[in-house]
Amino acid sequence: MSTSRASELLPVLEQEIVTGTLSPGTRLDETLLAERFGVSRTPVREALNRLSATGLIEIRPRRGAIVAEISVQDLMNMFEVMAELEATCAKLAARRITPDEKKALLEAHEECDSLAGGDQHDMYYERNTHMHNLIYQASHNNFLEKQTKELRQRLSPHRRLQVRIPGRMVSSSNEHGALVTAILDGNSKLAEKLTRDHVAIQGERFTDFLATLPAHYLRNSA
Amino acid sequence: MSTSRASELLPVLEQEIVTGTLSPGTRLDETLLAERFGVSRTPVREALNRLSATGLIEIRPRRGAIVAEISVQDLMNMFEVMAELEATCAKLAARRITPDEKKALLEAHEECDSLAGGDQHDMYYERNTHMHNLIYQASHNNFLEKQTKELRQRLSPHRRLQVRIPGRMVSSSNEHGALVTAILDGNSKLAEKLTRDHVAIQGERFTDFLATLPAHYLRNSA
DNA sequence: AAATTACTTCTTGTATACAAAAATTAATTC
DNA sequence: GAATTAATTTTTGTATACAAGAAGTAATTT
Repeated sequence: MSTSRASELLPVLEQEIVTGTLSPGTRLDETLLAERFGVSRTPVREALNRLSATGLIEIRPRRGAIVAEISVQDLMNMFEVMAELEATCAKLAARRITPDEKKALLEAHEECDSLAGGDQHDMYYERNTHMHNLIYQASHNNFLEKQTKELRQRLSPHRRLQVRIPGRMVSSSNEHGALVTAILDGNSKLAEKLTRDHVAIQGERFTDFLATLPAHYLRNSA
Repeated sequence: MSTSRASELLPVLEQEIVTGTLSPGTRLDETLLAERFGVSRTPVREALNRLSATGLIEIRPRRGAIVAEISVQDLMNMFEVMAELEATCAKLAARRITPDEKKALLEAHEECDSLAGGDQHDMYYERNTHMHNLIYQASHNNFLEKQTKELRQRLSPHRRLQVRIPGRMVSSSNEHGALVTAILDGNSKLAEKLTRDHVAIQGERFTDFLATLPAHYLRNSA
C-alpha cells in the first residue's frame, strides 16, 4: 500500500502463492522477480518483506525467501484458530446483522446451494468465500473481519483440496443452510456452534483431510 | 529476522511504540531514524515495512509512516477479539495443560497475587503478562499462542492505563484465582467463560475505560 | 574414488544516487 | 491583510553500485 511499484507486486505474488501457482518451498529469487516485473530489486524486496509478515513466505537471513512450508501440525493449529474466529464472526453476526445484510446473506446462500450439486468446484469455492465474507461483515467488527479474512487467505492454498472431496460441496451447503437460519433467527449460541463444527477438521473428516494432503506436508515438523 | 541491521532496529522501534515512548500519530522520519541508528535509509525502510504489516504503524503512500492511531471503535473491536482469543487459549489449556505447566501456572499466579495489594503497577503488569503467556503456551497451539501474543502486544500501549484504575489489580487477581482453578481442574467451559469476562470491557468497566482514555482516541473514527 | 578444502560465482544486504511527489515557504494578487 | 499561486525545500520511492556471505565447483589429498 505504500509504494507504487511494490504495491502492484504484492497482490500478484500473494495471489500466486494463495492459488498454488507458487507452491510451498519455491525460492523467490529477487533478481528474477525484478526482471519479471520490470523493476529493480528494491520494490521486490519491499513486497517480500510485507509478505513475510503475513506468514505467506519465509525470509531466511542471507538465504533468500521461500514460499512458506507448513507442517501438518501447523495446519491443524491454524484450522483450530480459524474455527474459533469464524465461530465468533457467526455469533456476533447473529446478534448484529442488519435487514439489508440478512437479505444479501440469504441470496448468497441460495446461490451457493444451487451450485452445490454441480461440478463447478472453482465457482462454488468462489461463491462460498463470498458468503463467508458476508458473515464476517455482519459481525460489525472490522478488526475481526480483517483477521479472519487474512487467516482464511493464508489457509486457502490448503483448503482448495478439500472442496474436491466427493460429496463435500453438498454437505457443506447443508451445513450452511442451518447456519444461515440460525443467524437470521438471531440464535447466536447455535450459529457459533454450527460454525465451529463446520470449519473444524475433526472426526472422520480428519482422515479425509490427511489423505488428500500432498506428501510435502509431512516433511518439516517445525 | 532477515537482515542484520534491519532486524536490530525492528524490536527497538516495536518496543518504543509498545511502551508509548513513540506515541500514536508520531511521524517516523526515515532519514532521522537512519541517522539515529547509524545506518542508511534502506534497513530503516525494511523495518518500517515489517512494522506496518503488524499494524503498529501506518504507511501512507508518499506521505511517510506514523505510529498507528486507533479510534475507540477500533479499540473496542480489538478487545472483543482479544477476549475470544484468550478465551480459546484458556479453554484449550484446561484440556491440554501438562503437570509441569500446571506447577508453573500456580506459581505465577501466587506471585501475581502477592503483588496485587501493593503499588508496583509495572511489576504487576509484567508478572501478569507472564502468567497470561503461560496459559497461551498451555493451549499447545503455537499458532494461537503467537497470534494472541501479537494482539496483546499491539494492545499493550492502551492497556497500561487500565492497571492504574484503583482496585483493578486486586479484582484482576481474584478473577485470575478462579481462572487458574478452572484450568487446573480441567474445566474448559468455565475457563473459557471466566477469561472472556476477564478480558472483555463491559458493564461498568466500560465507563471506567472510556474515562481513562486520552483525548486523541476520539479524533479519528476510522 | 570419496572427501575435504580452496576458489569462484551467485545472491543477499546495505549504501548511495537520482527522480518524483508532497510539504513548506515566498511572492503576488485581490 | 488574507488568500491563492509559484518556487523552493523536504521527503519518499526507485535504481544502481558495492560489500559480504552463502552456494556451488574444481582441485588436491588421502
